Amino acid sequence: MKRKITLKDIAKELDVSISTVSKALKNSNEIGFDTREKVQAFAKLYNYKPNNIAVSLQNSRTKHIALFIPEIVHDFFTTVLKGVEEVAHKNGYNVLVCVSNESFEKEVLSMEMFARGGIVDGFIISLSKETQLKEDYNHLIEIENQGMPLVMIDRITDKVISDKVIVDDMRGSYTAISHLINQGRKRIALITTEDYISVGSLRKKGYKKALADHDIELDERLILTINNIEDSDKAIEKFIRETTFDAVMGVNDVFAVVAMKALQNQAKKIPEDVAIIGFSDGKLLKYAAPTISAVNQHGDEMGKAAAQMLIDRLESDKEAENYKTTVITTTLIEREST
Amino acid sequence: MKRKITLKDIAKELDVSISTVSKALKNSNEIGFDTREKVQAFAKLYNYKPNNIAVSLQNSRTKHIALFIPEIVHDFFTTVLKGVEEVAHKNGYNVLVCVSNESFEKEVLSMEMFARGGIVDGFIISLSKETQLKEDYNHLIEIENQGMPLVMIDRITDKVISDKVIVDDMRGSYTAISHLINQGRKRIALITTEDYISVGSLRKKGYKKALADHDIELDERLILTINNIEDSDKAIEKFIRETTFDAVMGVNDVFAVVAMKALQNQAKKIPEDVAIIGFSDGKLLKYAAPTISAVNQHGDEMGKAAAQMLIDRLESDKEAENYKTTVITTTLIEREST
DNA sequence: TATACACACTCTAACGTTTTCGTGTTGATA
DNA sequence: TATCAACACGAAAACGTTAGAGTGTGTATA
Repeated sequence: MKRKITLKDIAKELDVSISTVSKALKNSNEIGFDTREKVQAFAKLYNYKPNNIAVSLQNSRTKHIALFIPEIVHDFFTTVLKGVEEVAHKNGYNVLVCVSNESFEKEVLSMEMFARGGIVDGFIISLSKETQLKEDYNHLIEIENQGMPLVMIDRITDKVISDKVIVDDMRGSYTAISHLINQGRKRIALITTEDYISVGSLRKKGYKKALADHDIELDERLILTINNIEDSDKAIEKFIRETTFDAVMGVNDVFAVVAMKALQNQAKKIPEDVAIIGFSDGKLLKYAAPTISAVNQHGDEMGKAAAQMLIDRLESDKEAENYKTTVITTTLIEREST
Repeated sequence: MKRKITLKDIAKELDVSISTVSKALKNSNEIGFDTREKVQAFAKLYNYKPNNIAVSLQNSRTKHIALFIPEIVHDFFTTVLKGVEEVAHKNGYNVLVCVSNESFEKEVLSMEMFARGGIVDGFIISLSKETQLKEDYNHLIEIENQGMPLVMIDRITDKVISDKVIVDDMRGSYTAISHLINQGRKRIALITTEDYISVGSLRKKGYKKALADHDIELDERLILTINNIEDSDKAIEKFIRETTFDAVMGVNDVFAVVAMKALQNQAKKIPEDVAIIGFSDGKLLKYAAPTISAVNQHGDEMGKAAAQMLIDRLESDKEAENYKTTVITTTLIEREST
């Protein structure tokens, strides 16, 4: 292990004090011009880079932020990560990724460890399902009590006051359903998740409002609630066998594509017999045959916004508590399925 | 900002020295039983957690590892990340993600920063395209010279000696092609990337070998090399219009699915007229209609293996240079398209 | 009764920085 | 010539931890 060169090494070599080296490298005009030049040249030659750990210890800032996501193999969260990473790097921050796997326990333990251990300066989090189900947000409140900035993204809760980044889930869903209605669809089905998932329930609200605003009576039988992701495929197939409708929206990409396949198996034509629309940023709907319309959540934009909010908090010294909620606008991508 | 409780605070409160507290918390029998109990109880009460930064500075280990991937919105790399994260967390390590975006410059700069700044203890990297094209691996060599462990994964190079994790790309491709041949396919097309991408060229080799071993003459016109990802769709469509074959393999999921769509547009039946197979861990092929057979690379297994290798290196003190290459076996997933 | 030694702690240096304060030279001013 | 500021630099504390080398007890051994 080749030891890394330190200020001390440079100081010894150039026969000056450590503080002189430190200041010279920062171009402090406390140090004479000649000495500055000399030190900088030497440092450059030996490729000196300050030890981040020592710097962190000194000013108690790690320049690391943590991103908690429930699941990584999921186009939406992946694009969020991409956005966060981009903005973070641009601002000299590094991103620590923690995949909670929808587990409350992992979320809590990792969070406490990151916070109390001084490993990161702040958090961006999308809540795990379990957390949303339990409605136990003490770990988040604890983070804030410690004075660490926290930005919630997508899967959020009203029970915690903090900066937030969301999409206009309700509006996105409303627009999508309205789009279907405007195309003359009358019986519109919805495949959604259980209500405790914040985004799922908002999307359902948008669905209901769109129907109401267009004077279409709500038929609860047209709403399929998936409560077990494992056998969602079977549930969707069963639903499609037993229910008739001329349009369907899935609250994510998989629901939409599975529904389409089930419909095709029943010799339904898309979009002639049934129109389909999903929520997604990813490839799945784009490359389906036929391509499926989607409400694009712009995960990357959300990630970027969240990272920027977090970094702004970190870099501003004011204790201000004027928490903001940024709403990213979804866009409807019309494809062959509608 | 509520200040975090430190050893010093505990020491002052309990009227003992800092070292006593430190040792008591480590259950050192240098410290009397009563004192140990007392300190531990107090620490627990106030939820003391050691400051990781200070610990890192002390023993120059950060317990962070860096994962460099060329692109994140890509099922394969996402599963790799998942695997890495899982094993890392299990071993008390955190994962810093750096997305090179296929850029040589970002790869080099971030790597140098992570290494010289002492930000991470080791690296897992999948090379960017640009790096593979340039064949400039000085940054990797530099890392190793500094004595930092490095594990290359998937997109690797022979020019750097280090631990590696790969899949049997050639064999996977060979098996897939053989599978097609055994089904009676005679004219098998290949849609691949340029040769400088290590995995692409290996897959092509497997393709060629399978043909040779089954006494099928190689027809170069059946090989489409995509040199610009941006308009790969158009290139594939053109290729399919102008070429006839009864089977096709794409070296990734998008190539396969785009090919299928183009074929379907030409009223070809899958798999009756043309069989299709792709390389992928993701959902794209699984949810296509018809579902597409795939060579599964087991990105998560690769990630797990890489993380384990890296951590083993980090935890073993021996300077040993017996670098290993772990080969993960691909599996052929037969679906409707073949 | 002197010696040894285990015991239970404390002291101190160290990790690599940053930053405040102190200090010895200059050269200019009164 | 005494005074003083500007200049260029060094000393030292601090961030929070760890670990090896002391230190002062009390008890057992010869």
